[in-house]
Amino acid sequence: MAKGISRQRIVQAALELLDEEGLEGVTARALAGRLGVRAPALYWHVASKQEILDEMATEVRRRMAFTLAAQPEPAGWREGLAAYARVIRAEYLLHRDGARTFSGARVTDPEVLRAQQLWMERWTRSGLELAHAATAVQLVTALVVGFVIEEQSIASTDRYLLTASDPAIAAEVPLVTAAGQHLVSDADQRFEDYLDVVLTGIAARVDAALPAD
Amino acid sequence: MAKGISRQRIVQAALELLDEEGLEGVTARALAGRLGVRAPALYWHVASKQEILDEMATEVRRRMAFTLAAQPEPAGWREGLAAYARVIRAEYLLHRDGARTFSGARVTDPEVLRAQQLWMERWTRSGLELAHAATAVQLVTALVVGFVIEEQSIASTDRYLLTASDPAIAAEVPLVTAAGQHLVSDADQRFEDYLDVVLTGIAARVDAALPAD
DNA sequence: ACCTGAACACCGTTCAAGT
DNA sequence: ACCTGAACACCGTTCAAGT
Repeated sequence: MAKGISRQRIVQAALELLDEEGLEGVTARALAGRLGVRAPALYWHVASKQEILDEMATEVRRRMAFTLAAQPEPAGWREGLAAYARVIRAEYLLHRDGARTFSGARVTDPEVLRAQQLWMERWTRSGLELAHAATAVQLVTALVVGFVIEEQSIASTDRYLLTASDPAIAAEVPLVTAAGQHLVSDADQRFEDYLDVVLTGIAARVDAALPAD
Repeated sequence: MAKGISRQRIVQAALELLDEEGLEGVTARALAGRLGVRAPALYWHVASKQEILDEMATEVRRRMAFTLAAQPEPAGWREGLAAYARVIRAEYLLHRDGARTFSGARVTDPEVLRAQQLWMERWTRSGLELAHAATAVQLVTALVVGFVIEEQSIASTDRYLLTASDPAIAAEVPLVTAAGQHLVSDADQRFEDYLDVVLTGIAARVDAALPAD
């Protein structure tokens, strides 16, 4: 272990701790232990635990931005939006309870905003006007966050599918049970399915606007 | 105050406490204080704080189910799905951090499942086949959860829109700033907007399947 | 059956003191 | 400049003891 801790090393260790122990395992003492110091030492580098959580979220958003920037220029806005959706889902999935933990966070890094600017430019360049691009990215973001939150909460719960676990009740609500089975099926495929529906909806709106241009 | 506490009164008080103080204000001691007892008394009625949180989520889901059941029979699946989306958003909005707190919860009440069965029947009756109904309700649910999480996290943060607060950076990322302004605008209207896009996407899929029937 | 008092092992955070 | 030891006011939870 290199001597001396830093803001960066604290955030890095906190992300590792999150993945290994879950959010409730990210305590000042555990974090300090992993870094070879005592808990109060952290407070020389950060003002509070909340600041650490904010930095963790910013770091995740930074990685999203980098991965997006490395993406090849999409053939059209539809491919670009799909790539965007897949990247942010993948980054959230990288961390335990990632969507729940990082979605609502306040990002404080100008670098992330500059990266956002980059692909907003791409989309408007590939035929989407600004109002549509803004709607589209926020809608797709909401979809990803909602989807991954459910995805990760199922993953972290044994006792989830009560429907399947209680045959007497399951028999009473056959449609819900059948729908629930549909839900357990491959998450990647379901995600692509939902994404396609949303992109089709956006396309319909874009097409409707085109003649008026 | 009626003498003696109960599971129900604990959950009711916990929901009030959540709205007044936020999730971190829902502590065993505060909860007990509100009920006129000491903290250990709670543990005669519930096994753990997690059980209280689960019950709170179940209660919210129960209210959603009741409100949905009271809804008039929709003219078609599209109106039915829109009504569904509006109801669950409204119930989440009723509680501070409602979406974040209750979305991933494990519902343990058969009553809620029976209510779900009811409107799944309605939708399949009004022209949506089961696979489409399952996709539709899960997609719309993901949208609502993702949307309201962002909606409520903006509401609970002063220092959110960094974009607007730092003119130097804002000037550097004009598209992001413009999109951000679009985001601050009326949430209800944005929600209806996104919902309409999603329903249009679902309609396209349903229409495509019809000829094949 | 239902509740209290005291206690246990934890939290995040502060602060004087050390180097 | 950076870290520790000791402490503070909190947590959730347990348990013997009271009624």
